[in-house]
Amino acid sequence: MIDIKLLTANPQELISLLGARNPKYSKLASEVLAQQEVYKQELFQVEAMRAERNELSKKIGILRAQEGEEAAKRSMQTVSKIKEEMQAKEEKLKTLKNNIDEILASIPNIPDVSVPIGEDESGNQLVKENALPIPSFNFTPKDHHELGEKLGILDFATAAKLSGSRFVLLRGDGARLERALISFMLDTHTKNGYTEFMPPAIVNASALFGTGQLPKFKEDMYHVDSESDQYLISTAEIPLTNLYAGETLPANQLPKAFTAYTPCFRKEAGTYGKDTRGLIRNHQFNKVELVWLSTPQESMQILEKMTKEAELILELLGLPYRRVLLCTGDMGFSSAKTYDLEVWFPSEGKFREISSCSNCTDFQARRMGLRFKKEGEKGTELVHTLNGSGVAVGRAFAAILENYQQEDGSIIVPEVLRPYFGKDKIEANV
RNA sequence: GGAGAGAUGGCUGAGUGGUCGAAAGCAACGGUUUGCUAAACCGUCGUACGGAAUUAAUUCCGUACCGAGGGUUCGAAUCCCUCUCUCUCCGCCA
Repeated sequence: MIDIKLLTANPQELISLLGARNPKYSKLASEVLAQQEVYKQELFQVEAMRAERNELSKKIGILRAQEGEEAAKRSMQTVSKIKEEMQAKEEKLKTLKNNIDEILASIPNIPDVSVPIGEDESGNQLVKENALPIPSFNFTPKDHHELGEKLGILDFATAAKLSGSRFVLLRGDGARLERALISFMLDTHTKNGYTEFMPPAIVNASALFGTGQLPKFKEDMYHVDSESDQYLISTAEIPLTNLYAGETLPANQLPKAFTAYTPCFRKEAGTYGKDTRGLIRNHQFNKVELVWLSTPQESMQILEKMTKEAELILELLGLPYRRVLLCTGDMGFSSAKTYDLEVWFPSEGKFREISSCSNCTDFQARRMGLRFKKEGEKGTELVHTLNGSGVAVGRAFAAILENYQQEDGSIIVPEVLRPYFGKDKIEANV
């Protein structure tokens, strides 16, 4: 949620920044401003009425003792009248407030000043060229889908039989490679100071509201139980960021760094026909996530640090990658600034997203009531939250198959994975 | 799944309709005392929102908040309803 005070203070600036994401948001912001003005006036009146009621009510007890039942009754009647008037106004006030909250909840975060203006991904900025050698093949490289099926480690047909489209069954070395990747990533991050978690994969609606998946992106979530209003997580960002929701942390505990491996579940509504083959876009996939809670002062530096730590995974795996700064039109809902890491896919001859690292500033913290307090100072401040994939496991799996493929269809296992995987090569195992 | 108990400020814990935003204790903070530490004593000690004053730190006023949401009442931490969570016992289960 954006800060309505900030919006009131610099309406033009914020409205145009939001418009840079999508023009519809500047309209929403103007609407909120107009309604907020009415709301403030109404609230002022109602509060004055409440003050009068409280004052008179308080005196009734005393009045009865001093001047008797009659005087008390007269006073009660006066207050009853105030109460009636007040109830009508309160009704109106509640409707207004709900309306404002609803619109406010659907407005995305304000882009940071360093974010390029642009409508879609064509406006993104390449900020770091690939430094690792792109593998050259003296044969036509196959895609990971074909490689994996031939090796018997990826089985999409059986997954479809069990579940449906956009699922995968990992078998033998495939399952083991996935597990090796997860362990390698977690070990690397915990060595860098992240605290490891194994969070629930089912969360409630209020956690989803906190990180911004609800109410706007409901159609992409698996709703597992409507009675208890619980959903399968679409990313570990949800449980990790909500860990301290509703709490006030001592400033000296910040920053906090969390990592977790979880399966992630997405309906992928609206992506029909996109990446239907392979590991790129599935309903269930594994991801190792990084989450930071920090003070506002250091969150931008932490975004740089966290992105480097995600890059480290790709470097250690020897996968060619580059870093892209997303433009206003391509950024996610909660983010103020996002870097995407893209990894090289030889079969397509292009780089594809494997990690997304975002600074959500106080946007999520405001939604979930996550604050911090400096020792000896009055009042509290909103925490800044950051999240990044460190990295998507399925996509890393796919990139390894493609980049490390041999002419005979076997795969050389990257050196850092060998302690986890136990072998240096994946070969067809008939 | 069944039965019962509970949820109050940073923590412990009192409070069953009228100056209760909430006793008391602990912790914390400021001070007095002290050779130092400790102890003792005095004081301060919630958050959010709105308004007023101040250059500002801040102060004052109002409103809301005693798990959440509704209701009763002139007035609710206190009474009623619904929900959530925690604990104990039984059942079931990896």
